[in-house]
Amino acid sequence: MNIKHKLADAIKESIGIQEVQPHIDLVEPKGSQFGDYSTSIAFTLYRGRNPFEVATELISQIKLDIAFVDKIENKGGYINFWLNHSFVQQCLNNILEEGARFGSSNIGGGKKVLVEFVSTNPTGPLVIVSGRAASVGDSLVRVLNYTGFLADAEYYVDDSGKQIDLLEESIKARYNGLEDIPEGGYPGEYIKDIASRMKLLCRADFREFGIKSIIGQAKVTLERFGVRFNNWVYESDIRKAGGPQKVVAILEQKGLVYQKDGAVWLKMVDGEDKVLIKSDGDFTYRVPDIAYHIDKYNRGYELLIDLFGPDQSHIPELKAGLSICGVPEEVLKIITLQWVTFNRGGQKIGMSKRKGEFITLDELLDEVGKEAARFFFLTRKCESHLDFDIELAKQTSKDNPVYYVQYVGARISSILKMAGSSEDRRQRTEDGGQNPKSQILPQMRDPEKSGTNSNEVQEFKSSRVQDFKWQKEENPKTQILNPNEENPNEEKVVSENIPLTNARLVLIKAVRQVISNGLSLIGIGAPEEM
RNA sequence: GCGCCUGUAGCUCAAUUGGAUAGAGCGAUGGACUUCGAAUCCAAAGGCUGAGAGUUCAAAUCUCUCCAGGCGCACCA
Repeated sequence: MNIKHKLADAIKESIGIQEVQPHIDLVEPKGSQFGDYSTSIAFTLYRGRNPFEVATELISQIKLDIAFVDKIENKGGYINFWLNHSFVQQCLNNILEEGARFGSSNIGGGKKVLVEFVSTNPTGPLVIVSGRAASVGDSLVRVLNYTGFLADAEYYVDDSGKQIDLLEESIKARYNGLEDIPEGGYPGEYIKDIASRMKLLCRADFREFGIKSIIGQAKVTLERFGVRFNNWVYESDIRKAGGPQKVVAILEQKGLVYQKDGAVWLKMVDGEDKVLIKSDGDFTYRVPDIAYHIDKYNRGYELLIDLFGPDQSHIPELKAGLSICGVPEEVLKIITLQWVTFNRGGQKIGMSKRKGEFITLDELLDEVGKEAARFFFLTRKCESHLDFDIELAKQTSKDNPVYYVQYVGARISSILKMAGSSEDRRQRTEDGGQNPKSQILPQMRDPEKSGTNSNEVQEFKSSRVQDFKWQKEENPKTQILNPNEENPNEEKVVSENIPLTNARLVLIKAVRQVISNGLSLIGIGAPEEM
């Protein structure tokens, strides 16, 4: 439980309001003149009354442990809280004690979650646009597991349908040495590679071998990217198990299906009816997809998260199909990722799969490395378009945020190493064997002097996993980046003032721990030196 | 035309999900290198949050209408 929750609970208890309504809306205010935490509860609690009076009344009822909160103030109805210094110090020590576990929680309560992402057609190498889904999905799984969910990552292989037929024919054409590939087929060099390997191995199972090669390569690429999938599920298996037929049968039973133009259609409430079975007798992708989601649910997952691209417009029929087939609506959570565009120092990079001028994820990894790639893909919230500057990602300067974050950690390590030797000296001479754990001095609370806000560090991981806004975790990182904010000539971490020095050492250690924990959640290392 | 997403400093983006004076970085301007790592720091500048209405104690945030941009609109997946 973090500070905010503790405080909110204490307030609730002392003013005698129950759970849920109204909830205590605690905010970390913008200016330090408004304290460490602030709430606007007085504005909402008794409508129609003067908020200032309400706040005064509330404050008189609030009984908080002095060891916890120093001061409570009423400013025009806002109630501001100042935390006790030694309490904050304790929080910093907690960070160090909890180490890599700091920030983890059990808000998931062991709920089984399945996150499905990337899931491309196995018709070619993974391209860089898949990198966003891979980064977001993998990080989401890490965050979920860190916060008490039991989350698995799953890759759905669309190994059926027209695209795969085209893949098969393309390989066959190359195998036979043809220069012309079928209309709409795949012209890439990798097809030739697969064909020549097949010749070498005397294979003729174009379809199976093609899929196997491409998926095998995807696994290698994802491994390089630090992305792991627990399950690989094949559409062909879902079909073999008869799931799609069952789905159509259920829909038929409910009278939601009709025939038109030789095809089988699903009635939609908005009138935008969708084809389920094509006139050639094959399912459209929708039916196996519904069957697949039912399969996930039947495997015991209580929450299904899908990462979709903005072009995946079959959400309405998927949701409708699932609820008709008995999967509760709230089980499925779809996160739509917007497009990524790539540029080099502002110069746009065109990308066309058809012209063969796409960049593969492997090429991106070769060029900028795993860590910068992962970081950059996470810098925007899912619903925003992301502009990925490949030149910037390669830079080893402050302009490159991933470099900067790692640099802060490395620099802290360097300072600690430097301080280590002199600390021994001091302990012998001045500490007399006392506990070297520091005191947080009042001046440490002043962000201008300490370079960062202690409670900001503590709250860093206050997770918003529940509403899937976990990208927010990114933001504090760029706020804590600067442990050397003070003028280097006046406010060094290590100085002749022993207690202050020790306090600052604890602070920067905590900062390093928090950075390291945050980075590991997005699959990035925190090097000791660079 | 319909659907989804986005419009915030010159540029790239934040803003604790409806809270107090809308903040960072880059760029541009002026300064600082006998450095606990200059791979850096400091200072001042920069805004009618695309436009307009509405909801309320309070709106960049919610609603509606426009305007501009991105993407999609298959019996492809």
